[in-house]
Amino acid sequence: MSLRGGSPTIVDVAREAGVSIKTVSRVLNHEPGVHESTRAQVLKVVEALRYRPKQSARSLAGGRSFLIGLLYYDPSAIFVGSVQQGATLRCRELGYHLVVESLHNDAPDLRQQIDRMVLALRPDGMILTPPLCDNPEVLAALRDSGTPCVLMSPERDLRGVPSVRMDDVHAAEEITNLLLSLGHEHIAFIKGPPDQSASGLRYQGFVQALRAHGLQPDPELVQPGQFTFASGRDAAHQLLSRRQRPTAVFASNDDMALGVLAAAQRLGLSVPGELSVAGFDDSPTAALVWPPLTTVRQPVAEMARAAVEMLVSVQRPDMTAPEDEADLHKVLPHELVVRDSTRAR
Amino acid sequence: MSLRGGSPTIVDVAREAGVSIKTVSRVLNHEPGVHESTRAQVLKVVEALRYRPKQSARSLAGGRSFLIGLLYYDPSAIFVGSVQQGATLRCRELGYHLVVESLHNDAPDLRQQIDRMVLALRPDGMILTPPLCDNPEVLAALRDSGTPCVLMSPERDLRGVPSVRMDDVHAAEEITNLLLSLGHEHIAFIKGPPDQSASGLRYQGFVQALRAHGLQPDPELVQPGQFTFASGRDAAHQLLSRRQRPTAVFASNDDMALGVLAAAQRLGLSVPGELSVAGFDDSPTAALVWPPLTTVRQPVAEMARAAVEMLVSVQRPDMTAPEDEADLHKVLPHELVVRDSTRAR
DNA sequence: CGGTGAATTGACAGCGTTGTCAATCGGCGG
DNA sequence: CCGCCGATTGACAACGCTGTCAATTCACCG
Repeated sequence: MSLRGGSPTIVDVAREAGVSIKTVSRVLNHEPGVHESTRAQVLKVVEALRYRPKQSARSLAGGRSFLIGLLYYDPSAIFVGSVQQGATLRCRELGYHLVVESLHNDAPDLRQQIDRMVLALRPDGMILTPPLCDNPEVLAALRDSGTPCVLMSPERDLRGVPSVRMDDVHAAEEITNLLLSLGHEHIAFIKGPPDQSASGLRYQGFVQALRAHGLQPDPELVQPGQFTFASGRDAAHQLLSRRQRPTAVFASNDDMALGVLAAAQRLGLSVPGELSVAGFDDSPTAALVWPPLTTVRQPVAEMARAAVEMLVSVQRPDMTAPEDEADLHKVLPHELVVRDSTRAR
Repeated sequence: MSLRGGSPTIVDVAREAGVSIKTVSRVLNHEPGVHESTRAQVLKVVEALRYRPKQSARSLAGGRSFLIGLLYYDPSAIFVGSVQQGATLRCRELGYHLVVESLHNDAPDLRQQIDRMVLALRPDGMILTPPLCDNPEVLAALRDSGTPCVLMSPERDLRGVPSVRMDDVHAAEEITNLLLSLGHEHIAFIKGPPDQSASGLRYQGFVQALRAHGLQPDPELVQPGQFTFASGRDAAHQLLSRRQRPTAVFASNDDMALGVLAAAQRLGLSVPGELSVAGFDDSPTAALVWPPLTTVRQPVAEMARAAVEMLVSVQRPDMTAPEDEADLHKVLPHELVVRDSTRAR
């Protein structure tokens, strides 16, 4: 019964089903205007032959590659891992595939690397993670090639370029409110590096929450940081050796919060007994340390799903087309993760 | 000067260079039998036009897709991240691209998910990470489709199926020797789950090292574990509350070692002052905790590079073909990472 | 029963490369 | 100067599927 040597082609299916190849194509692409009985018959044969259209042929003939690219810089970042996870799952549902590429943000041949990928694969869309999504060179290369992009948590939104992000300000407010509601009044804050937009946004949320409670941030209790373990540890040393020690520290990311934990331990301060600590990101480690860290979970996987969605919808006319500037930039809800590193004073 | 609307095709290059498309194809594929001057001329035009052959057309006509698949289960695992990193880099050098797919090891439609990917994309090769590389269903699906595979650190090697791994036994020996050389004689060992081959191998290395020093493993000091933080912490509690406490603990992976650290802290034991702790894997967290963990770094990225290499060499007749059973299974050198969690007693 | 428009379906021309095989080019021996 | 051989090069048919547009069929209406 098996026809020819290789795997079945659309011709085999058509012959077996007694229709033209075009009709088979219609069925497989969910095109309208195929009689129900015909559709069923074709699907039956498709199933029997275990037929799957070949991406390369579809791509060559149809112009769409059914590939989505994911560009990232730091492979170890949990962020990228989660993005990838969410993206592959949604891609699978939509019949797409994810092609990943690791790039150095400052590689001299960045442009060429991107060109090679874009011109060879012709992905139907590209997902950019920080810091690549803020790299002008990357954006230019992609714009020139006409590849649709979605930026994941970019520094700032670009007009006409879709993006997906969480609400850093609001989340920081919530963490601060939590601390406030636990009775803490001397709350220290460790900032991130000034060149990352999240730093400013999180600090802004912190200040807003304080103000809403009639408090002002104490300049003495606001320390600079670099989003790294070491910078958090050092900032905490400063903070905790003051005469008037804060009763809570809000480190604006988990790595720094981990540093705070280490510093507290070093100084013999018990957490959360004598000091409450909160982080931001819900990194995998946050749940493993002692005490487990109170933090904010970014909806990364969901953000990635949304990104794929936006990219694919540009392709398919049946899905709602690229909207106006407003809904080009999505903000997804985060989640407060309250664990044991915070306690009422 | 720009010809037509879309991006240039091989026809444009041929016309511009004054040769046939076949000759352009020859140059781009490094085929022999092209005059040096012709080659140079073609390359010049290729460069000028920024021309890159389209994967879908090449694939359709040539049968090779220039895609390598990477199947994984747990996206958060550092292992997968490193594999991916190493693989994309090598792929780039070889003109290939990496397509990733996340699969549930026990999904009911596993077979279908794999079929969809394989039949649609026709990847030239597939890289399997644990635990998928030991899943009979996955292996069968891939074998049936005739897709070449490489297993990354599989439980056990399969005849005829290429694999890449590190030497767990030897690495565990080295860690143990380090502890021994620091003067520790009461060394506890926390095993991994019995159903993972690494567990047995690492324990074996531990025992061998002990024996080589004329010592026997003390059954009291060998605890079961699950490669998780919690299991390591619990095992450590057992171990450290004995009347005769071990002076060193070798946890057979980092997550468990982190648990040991937490337990020691809880019990007020200073590390490495009163207790040395060693892990295995060199997870990102290992360097961040206090004290930084002595551990073993798996050469994961290198293993991935090797995997891509093997896959591609099957395709290209010019590269050495698939060797005999012996060199089908590669073992790459690991690296001992001595940090501050271990000290002479 | 012919006519009409909508619903279905099919024939066929690409899409951009590679593989096959024949053609052309130079140079050398006779 | 002719024939032959290896080195180069080119013509052209796939590859498997989608887009275009024409053909056929069907349900109804007058």
